[in-house]
Amino acid sequence: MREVMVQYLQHRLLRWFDENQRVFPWREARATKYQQIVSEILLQRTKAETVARYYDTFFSKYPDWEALCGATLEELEEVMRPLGLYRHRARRLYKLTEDLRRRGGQLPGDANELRDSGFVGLYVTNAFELFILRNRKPLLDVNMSRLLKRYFEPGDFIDVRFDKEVQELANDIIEVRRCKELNWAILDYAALVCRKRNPLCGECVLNKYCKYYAQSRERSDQSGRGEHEAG
DNA sequence: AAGCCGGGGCT
DNA sequence: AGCCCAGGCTT
Repeated sequence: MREVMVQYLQHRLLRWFDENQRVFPWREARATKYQQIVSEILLQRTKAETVARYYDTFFSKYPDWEALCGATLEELEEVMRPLGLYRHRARRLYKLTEDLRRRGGQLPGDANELRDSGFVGLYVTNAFELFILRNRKPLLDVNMSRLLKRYFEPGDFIDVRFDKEVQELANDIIEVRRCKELNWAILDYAALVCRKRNPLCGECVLNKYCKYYAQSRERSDQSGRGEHEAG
């Protein structure tokens, strides 16, 4: 049954993605490796739509690695202030430029090298592998975590970083040819349909097998009226 | 495992 | 006025 659910989710979300995907500049073919990596740092704990609005402000000021390497820490803080988390992000980007200078302008060759340079965590490392090295890796964030948790095993939410179950699910689910697209599909679907608040379970293309949907149906049946809480 | 960072958009 | 957001680091 687990395998049926996995294949159903992969198939349904890829099909949904082809019709309903969100359009972002960092996803387009003309986005450089530099833009792809830096964008992941801009996206941390920040709405994708917010980053999309801010995108040109940042990349017109720092169009490539060379421009970024010329920036001071104070400059970076100032530029990223409207985005929030600006001190952390500025420090991270600054460490990134230091790391680049050390290796003579070359990007890390593998994920271990990236982690060792000490300015990113698991999420950005996976993004680096997925987009730059073209390995099959999950963009496992709160959104993917919520979607997988609801679909496969609704229950208490644990921090993604300590939830081995969700990590294994995420690694299983992205084993498809269109791995990058499926990752984006999950993020988009979690943002638009499988939302944290008020998920649109009624029109969800996964609700045939979704455990969370089944549970909420039972609850609303027992309550007598058609009301159902989201949560 | 919990606290903290953070401005801005959405409800 | 409160909640939330493509995480990661410190305690």
